[in-house]
Amino acid sequence: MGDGSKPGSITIEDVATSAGVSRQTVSRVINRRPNVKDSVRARVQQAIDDLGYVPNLSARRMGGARSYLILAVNDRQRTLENWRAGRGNDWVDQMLYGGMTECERHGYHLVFELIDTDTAKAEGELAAIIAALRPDGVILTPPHCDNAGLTGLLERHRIACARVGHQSGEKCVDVFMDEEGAAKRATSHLIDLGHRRIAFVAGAPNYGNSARRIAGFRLALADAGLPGDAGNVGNGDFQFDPAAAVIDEMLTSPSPPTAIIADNDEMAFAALHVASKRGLRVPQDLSIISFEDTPGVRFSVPPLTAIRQPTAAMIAKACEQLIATSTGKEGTGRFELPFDLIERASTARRQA
Amino acid sequence: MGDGSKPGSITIEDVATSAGVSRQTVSRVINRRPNVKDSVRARVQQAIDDLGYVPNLSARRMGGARSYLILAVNDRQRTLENWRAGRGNDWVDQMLYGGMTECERHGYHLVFELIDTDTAKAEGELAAIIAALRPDGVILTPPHCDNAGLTGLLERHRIACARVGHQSGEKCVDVFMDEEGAAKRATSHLIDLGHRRIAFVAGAPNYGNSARRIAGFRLALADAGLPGDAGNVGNGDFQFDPAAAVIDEMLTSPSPPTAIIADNDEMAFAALHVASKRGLRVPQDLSIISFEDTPGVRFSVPPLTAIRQPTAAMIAKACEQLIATSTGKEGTGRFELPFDLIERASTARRQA
DNA sequence: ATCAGAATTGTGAACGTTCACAACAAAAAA
DNA sequence: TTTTTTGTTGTGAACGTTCACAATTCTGAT
Repeated sequence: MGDGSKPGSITIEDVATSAGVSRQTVSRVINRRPNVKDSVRARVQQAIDDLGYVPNLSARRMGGARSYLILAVNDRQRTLENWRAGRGNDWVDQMLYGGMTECERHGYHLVFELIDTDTAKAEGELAAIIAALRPDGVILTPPHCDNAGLTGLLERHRIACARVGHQSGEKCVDVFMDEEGAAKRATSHLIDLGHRRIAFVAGAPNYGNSARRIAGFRLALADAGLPGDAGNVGNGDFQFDPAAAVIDEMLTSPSPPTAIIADNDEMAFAALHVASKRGLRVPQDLSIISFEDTPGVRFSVPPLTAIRQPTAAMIAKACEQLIATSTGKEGTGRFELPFDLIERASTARRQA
Repeated sequence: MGDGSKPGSITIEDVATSAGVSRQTVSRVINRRPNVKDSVRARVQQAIDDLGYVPNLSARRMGGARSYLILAVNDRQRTLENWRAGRGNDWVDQMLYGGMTECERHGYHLVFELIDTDTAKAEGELAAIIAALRPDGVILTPPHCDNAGLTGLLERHRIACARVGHQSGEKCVDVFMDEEGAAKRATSHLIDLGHRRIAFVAGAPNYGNSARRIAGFRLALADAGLPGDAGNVGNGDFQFDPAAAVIDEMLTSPSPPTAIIADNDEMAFAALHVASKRGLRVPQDLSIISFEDTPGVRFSVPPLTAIRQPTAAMIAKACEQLIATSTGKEGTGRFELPFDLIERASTARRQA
């Protein structure tokens, strides 16, 4: 603030002149490099503060340094479909929460982009985005986290990669939650409440996490010594209508389930809907647990008991690790984050 | 694909060599400048496609050109509070929807950031972000859209600015919806259904849009020739508990409202909650309209009739205008976007 | 006092693009 | 044909930073 002749163009050179040192010394101070005398460091810092200097990211990047950008990539079709249908996209919201707050802590910026479901297209699109932006790290979410073409591309370009929802830990930082354990916990919770016939409405059968959850579901039943026919698995395709159909069918059977676990909120709402249509009270006649916990479940009637995925925390962890990698840390590892079972009013002890 | 010695480093020079022209000619082709022979343009384009060249954004920016970045700024306290409370942030989700899709259409990228509610802090934070990122345009949302310090800062730095939720159209591109008209429409809808005692539960009284909506509410009542006491305005502070309290009080009065308009979804849920507690059926005994339409209202029981804000469309329009400005268009103007009244099951004809 | 070694500071080049302007070619006017 | 105008292409410099390395100053041992 002062002459105001050239707004917003305070450069490292201005700081250097003002502090009576060279460019490079200022650069060292900015980047917290060693080998700067304390007195000089203080003088430079003072000049930086006085002038309100902030390094230009583009120039930094040009100089061969980091870009201070983390790229978060989502699936275009799935994301747009959610938005178009007016369904909202809690996943995106939570990603931003975790990603942005973590990036901000380290002076980084988060850029969010969509790429195609189709493998070949996705690779081209990602290539274009990284060529333009040159991010220091990329976060891949389902289903792209399982796409070896994308991780290969990033490896070739030497860009650090974090996968959210992938568990191998090879070549990337992998962040995930214990899907099997979560399903097990949800199931055990129902068993503890006295339920002996429980149904699991799965999402996409070929989706890794659905499979893991089904495994956890079966494991919990077995651990409790229940017979094989205590658990019934249906497929609801993550959507309302197919889920409603399969749930309706389940409840028609001669020995219907007294509790249902749904693979996501939308299918849990379908269960609620079907129950109401059939005159079943929730939770007295039917207990319901969901596997997602978007904000809407707090306001449903009754509010749903749900497994809460640590979406924001997973993205934050991914950012943290990518940023650490860009400052030298090795870019691989497995990070399992804890989930929560949030008890609300849609589950109750089985009525005699 | 090929030698693979230097991955991801195809520069404009490589394209120039491959096409047998100079840097500058390639630059002209990339930027769709005139004065390039068609045959040459085609040859260069071919080389670009063959090599998979994408211009490096940082270098472009350094060369004095655009940054191809749009910055969307939200209020930190309000946004974080929503996230922390597990309430989700549909506004953020919708912003991303509108902003990202529009930016993508023009080869732009969207960066989303939070700045402090406090005016002085906000100014410092925004200054730092624009110094680092040098975006081509900045989108200011409530309450920052009304902060003259921020628009002044952007003006000094010659960065185009779009305000969402501000209506003056001076010095910035302003994008907004007809708040007064929306309230009027909601009110008329209830009047048409035969309601004669209607309550409006406002959010923050000092928040410009609440005031506009109250005005619309009153106008509709007056237009219908209803007496002054037909409309009752309460203050629910945009939150569940205060809203529930004020609604409960309203329903206790000797001539209680038969319909309620809530300034946001959370307060509409409060209305639902209070009605249920008092044994009032919705919509038979009480009609409810909300003013926000987040995804949860589709799944409430009953689903809520609501005014739908065109959040995504407003952000998209803001991006469109900012991008147009960065290519020469004047950076001011007023853009009013249409809202929707979505009829669901929470409103019905007044019972005799 | 002298010198080796370490710590500190500075200098020129580089990053990939665009800008300003110069050079050249082609078309139109004289 | 010659000149003018217009259209097309190329060249050197600039943007703001970091890198690699050179130069200088300090430290502590001999």
